[in-house]
This record gives sequence, C-alpha cells and structure tokens, in this order.
Amino acid sequence: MNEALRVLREHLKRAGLKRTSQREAILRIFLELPDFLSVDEIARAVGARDRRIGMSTVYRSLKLFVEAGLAREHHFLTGRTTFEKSGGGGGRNYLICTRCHRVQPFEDPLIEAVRDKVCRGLSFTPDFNRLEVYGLCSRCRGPAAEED
Amino acid sequence: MNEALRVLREHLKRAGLKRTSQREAILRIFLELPDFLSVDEIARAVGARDRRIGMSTVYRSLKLFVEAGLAREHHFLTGRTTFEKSGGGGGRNYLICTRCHRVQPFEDPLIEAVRDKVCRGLSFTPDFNRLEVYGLCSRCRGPAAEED
DNA sequence: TTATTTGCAAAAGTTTTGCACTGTA
DNA sequence: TACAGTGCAAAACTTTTGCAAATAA
Repeated sequence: MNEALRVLREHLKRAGLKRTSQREAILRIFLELPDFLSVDEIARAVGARDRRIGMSTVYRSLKLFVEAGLAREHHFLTGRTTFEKSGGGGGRNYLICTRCHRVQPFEDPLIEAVRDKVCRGLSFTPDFNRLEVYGLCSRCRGPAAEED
Repeated sequence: MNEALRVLREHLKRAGLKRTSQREAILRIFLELPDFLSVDEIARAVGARDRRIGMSTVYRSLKLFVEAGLAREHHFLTGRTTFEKSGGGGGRNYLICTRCHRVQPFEDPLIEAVRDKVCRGLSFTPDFNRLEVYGLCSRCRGPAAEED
C-alpha cells in the first residue's frame, strides 16, 4: 500500500485535520504526474479525473503536502510556482536547462559539506538548501540544437 | 563617474535601444536601495523621487537591467520577485533566514568546483548557479529569539 | 453534533499589454 | 522624421478568501 498516503494520514492526524477523499485523490494523482508542473497543470490533471474538485482545493492540498514533507515547492528562473514529489530529507540540487526548461535533480554530499563549513563561519544554522545550476543540457547544446 | 551607468549605455547602444532619462533615473535609485526589494518597493522609491515615472516603466527597466547584467532577479521561498544589484559574473550563494527573511549573500569557490564536477558527469554546460541555504540566522536562533 | 473542508465566485496581488503621446537618434 | 519608450488604464494571470453547503470525526 501507498507509503505517501500513510504519511499524509499521519500528518493529518497529528495536526488535527480531516482525512477527505479530495485530499487523497489529489495526492494519488500528484504522485503519478511528472515533477515540476505548475499548480494549473496539476489542477488540470485532477480535473480530468474528477471535475468536481475545485482549484482552491488543489492549492490547499499542495500546501498541505509541502507541510507533510511530501512535496517541495519551487520558483525557478521564471517565478512560476512548480511542485516536486519529495522523498527523504536534506537538500536537493537541480540542473535547469535555460533553453528547454527541463529540470534534472542530482545529489552530491560535497555540497552539504561546503554548506556546513560556510554556515559555521557565518553563525548560520542551516535547515535545508538547494543548488540551482542554469545552463544547457546535452540535448540543447548538441550540434543539432541551433534553432531556438 | 558611475560604472553601472556606463554599462547600461553600452548595453543600450549594442541593442539599438534608446537612452532615456527614466532608465537612468531608475538605475540610479536602484543602485542606492538595499538589495532584495520587490518591484513594488523599488517602484515606490522611484515614485518618491519622480512621481511621473510609471510602474510599467519600472518593470521594463528592471528587466533591462537584468539583461545588461546589472541586476539579478530572485524568487526565494515565497515566489515573490526581488532584485539584487549584480557586480561581476559567476554564481552567487545565499543564506536565507526562514524567520526574519533576511538574505545574506556569500561566495565560495568550492561550490563552483563541485558544480563543474557534477556537470561534467552529466554532460551539462553550466552558465551560472546559485545555492540557496534556508535556516536561522544567528540573531533569530539566539537565546532571545523565542517569540515568533 | 460540531468543527473542518469544499466549491464557487469574488477579491487581491502581480505582471503584461494596447495605445496615443512623447522624446531620442 | 522615424521609431523606440512612456504613462495610463485595462487585461491577464496567479493565488487567496468569504461563505453557504457538505462531510468527517
């Protein structure tokens, strides 16, 4: 059975909130979608399965998922809000292609090491972090990528 | 005389755009303001000096400054757009306090080294990068920071 | 039964755009 | 003179909120 669903129910119970069919339906759909979609795109996917679920419920649920640690909210380049499913803790790092806008996450423990060194020096207590690297992915930089 | 003004004029000439008093006034004011202000805050400061300069001109000018390399646009935590004066190239890194929302930039060459190593492994051509570290600044973490 | 949640529509906030007028090159 | 830039107001988006009805605990 679904681990994320369990996490959601657990979070709801702890926070004294209610388990509703909408919240669980939105979570199930969210988990099947690709990462880095906008609220609008997620809401459209939800609406395709159940047109009675409103936009505001999608907004409210996504915020809830972030609080429950099930999703991460991003504001890359454009300022457009997008969401990513999140498993375990810690920070994450992203390669963002400035041409095709594809996002590729990666992890590297060295970044946390550098972070900790800097934070110690500046008396800052880190919680989480993210490194965003903007540039061209191999596909867009390749010889066949002359067009815009 | 002002280096940034020179950069702006150079950029305008290169792009076949016109040098206007509004653009230069907005740049001058922008350079005197603190970093990480919203468009609205910047526009308010501009309006205080010359109430005939409209909001849309501020938006258009800030975009221009980013293109000219004179400003960086950010979308931290909130998704709210803020701007920072930018000197030289490369990436920049930020400690963002999740309590008081203060932003403290820092630089560390090790981050670029890690970035290059990862990019080589993933065939990604980096252009610029930014590391955002969220947590508590010394002031907010200190013993006298129990209130919210 | 009681408090939370939902869906809708309206409101609020942010950014962009159309257009007539102004100003630069 | 020609064309880019400006200011204003309207439009386009995105996100939040108020409220009556529905629903979980």
